Amino acid sequence: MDPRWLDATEMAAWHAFVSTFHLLERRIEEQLKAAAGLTHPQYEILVHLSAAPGRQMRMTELARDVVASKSALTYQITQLEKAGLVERAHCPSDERGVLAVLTDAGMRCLERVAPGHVEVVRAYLIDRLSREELHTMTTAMRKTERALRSSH
Amino acid sequence: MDPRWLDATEMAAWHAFVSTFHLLERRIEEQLKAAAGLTHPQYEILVHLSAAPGRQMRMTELARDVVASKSALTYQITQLEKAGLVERAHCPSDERGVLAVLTDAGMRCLERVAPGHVEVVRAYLIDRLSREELHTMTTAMRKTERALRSSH
DNA sequence: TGATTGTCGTTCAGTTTTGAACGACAACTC
DNA sequence: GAGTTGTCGTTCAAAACTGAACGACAATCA
Repeated sequence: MDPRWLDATEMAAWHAFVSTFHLLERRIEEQLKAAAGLTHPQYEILVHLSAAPGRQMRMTELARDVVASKSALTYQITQLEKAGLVERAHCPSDERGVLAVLTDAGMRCLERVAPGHVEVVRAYLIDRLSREELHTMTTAMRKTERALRSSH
Repeated sequence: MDPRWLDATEMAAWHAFVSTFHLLERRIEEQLKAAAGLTHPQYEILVHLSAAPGRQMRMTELARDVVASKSALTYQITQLEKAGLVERAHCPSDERGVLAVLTDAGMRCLERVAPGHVEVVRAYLIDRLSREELHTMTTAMRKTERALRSSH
């Protein structure tokens, strides 16, 4: 087997990617916690639900979208339900199914929190990148995303 | 306050970034667990120690490098110590300090695991990107990393 | 229809992370 | 050099995640 080690450029790219993401995640968690007592996974759930038709989604589909395990999503939806931001509903077309539904309070919460969150994403990522850098990064990420999603 | 919402391109970039990273993390965790019973944070600790002079680092410095909280690092070093891959040593220059030292077993473990790990990083990220994409991504990540590290 | 196979969401035990609090030592100030 | 302030690493309880196992239902096929 040929290991094919990473050269300096590749190593730099990988480390920059990993470190930056973790740092950014920390910053985002900090901001969301302070602003609304939300975690980033919880916020992501609200965002995806708000964009879905009827502001609702099946659990499994939602888990795929936000890239969480089923059990992690079960846990978080329960938390959000306690906070009144999401409700569970029976799925009419599938007796096994559960729909996570964004409540009005959940929508209001999201609208209240989103600007501050976006500001962080802007301040540390988006606004520091040129339009071309942004485009290149998106293309690159999508290639990887596709490869990862299709291989399972 | 002006929210300055994200437009479609910016939104796409951000979502691609977040989703891809989480997917890749999952894949990496899976590979490392199967190959050596290591988690990604643990692997990162071994990598950083192996690259440090004397294969040792102060706890706080190591925590900064791998982007972990102090308590998370304390926990992980304890786990790695149980596995015999890392040892703790007193810091000669600072009575409060603790050095995390990579053992020979730890170094051998890393050398054994690294190729498989690198293969995953290659297969899903590095090898799918052109040299220029790689370079652009690194530049972009570094800008963000610098901003995040300097603001604390 | 009945049997098989697969998917859905939850549960559970075990693992990991978080953030605040802490004792111990270092660095600085006067 | 005594007092203040800051940093170091750990501890603790609470929160969150993981992966395997599960009961319930759906889909497929003979």
